[in-house]
Amino acid sequence: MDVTGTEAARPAPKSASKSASKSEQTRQRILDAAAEVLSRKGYAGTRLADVAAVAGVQAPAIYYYFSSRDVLVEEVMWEGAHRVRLHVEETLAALPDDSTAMDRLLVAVDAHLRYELQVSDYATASIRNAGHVPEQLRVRPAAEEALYSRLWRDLFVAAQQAGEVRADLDVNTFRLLLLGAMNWVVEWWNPRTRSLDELVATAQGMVRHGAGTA
Amino acid sequence: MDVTGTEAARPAPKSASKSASKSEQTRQRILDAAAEVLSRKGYAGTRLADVAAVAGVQAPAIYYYFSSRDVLVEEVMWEGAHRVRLHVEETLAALPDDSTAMDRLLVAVDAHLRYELQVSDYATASIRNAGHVPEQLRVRPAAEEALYSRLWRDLFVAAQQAGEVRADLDVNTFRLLLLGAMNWVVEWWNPRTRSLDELVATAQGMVRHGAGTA
DNA sequence: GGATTTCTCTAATCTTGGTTAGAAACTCCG
DNA sequence: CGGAGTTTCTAACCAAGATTAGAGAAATCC
Repeated sequence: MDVTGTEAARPAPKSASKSASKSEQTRQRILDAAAEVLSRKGYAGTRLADVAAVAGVQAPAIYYYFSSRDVLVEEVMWEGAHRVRLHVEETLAALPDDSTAMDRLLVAVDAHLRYELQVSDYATASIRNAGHVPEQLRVRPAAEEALYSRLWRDLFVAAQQAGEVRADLDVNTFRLLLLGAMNWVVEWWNPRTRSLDELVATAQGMVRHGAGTA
Repeated sequence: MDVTGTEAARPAPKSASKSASKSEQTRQRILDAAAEVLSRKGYAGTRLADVAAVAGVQAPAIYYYFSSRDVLVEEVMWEGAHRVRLHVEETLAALPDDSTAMDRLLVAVDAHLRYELQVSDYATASIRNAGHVPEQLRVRPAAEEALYSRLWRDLFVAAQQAGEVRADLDVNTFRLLLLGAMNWVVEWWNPRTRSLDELVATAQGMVRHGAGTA
């Protein structure tokens, strides 16, 4: 039973290093379950028994893969921040080279919203609980979030330098407001009330008109 | 300032109905303490012992005024939503009659932000924990929030009808995004990094340019 | 000033839920 | 088949923290 870094106890994939050993699958299943419960019930409301139930296992089995509840939570939080960043980065990387800075900004808005609302419980869990888990659990995830912040900062700076964002705009504040608007969406969005396409379009409009040069 | 309805156990202010009986003051002190701790530590991290300490009392004393932890929390949440709404309403009411619809919108942004960031732990507690307290505690506060939503909806509708907001804008979505942006501010704003005035100005710009007609 | 009521304290109780122990079950070769 | 290693289960264990009991201050009223 070896530990690497601040990481959870993880069973050594001794003999098996196949595609995804059964053990690794179970670990993943538990992590997924934790993300789901965490995204729905929040840190306070997340019990190991619930996570176990979703994962189709008994609570103590979790300890075979994670050394404590907090370690499990921390990993979900980190994954959430990490995955969103990766997704947005990859989406941007796939854009044609001649895309304008504003194009890139709008695509980032699209990617962020769709990913957090449709794809990933990890993202939702990470967003909703960032400010609610105990301090010590925020360290690693915070590093990821810092990277993500930088990504957005760069997008805005580039757009402003290209003259596609008003020169007098305080892009740092605007960026934080925008991220807040997008993060808070998880608290209210209901697919039955409002389509994701509409939501994305409105959010993009908020950037295009709110920050862009007329 | 007493409330009726599904309220907590409250000592009957039998003989004393002075300005603010000592008893009433203590109750208030506990409520204030709860708002402060709740706004800082969140629902999960709020212990009655902490609240008691801030209020300068022992934990069991809380039970003389509130029948349970959850009842205490619920009252803070309700107060938070209620006070913000009242403050914004009063601020708007004080505007001259010839104010434009956009003026009113921008003033509302100003009032909301300043109140939540400077004035009231109740507001902060209410915002940060809205999605994290158990379902049953959300009922009463939710009613207040619905009223607040309506206030904003009316502001936007008026502005759009007056032609001061783009006719093609989905004001409902925009409103929710804006409220999200403003609510999320409690998660990141630091007065030492960024002045409140700058923040307010940027948020107002987000509305003026993002929603307003050019 | 004493009696009654109001308020707050210390000490004890109870529940919830994370965590640990240690016994089964299961897997994977040989 | 049989045994070593891996995985998961049941049955405790334990700590934290909400809540209750009941005694003792403090205020209030006649």
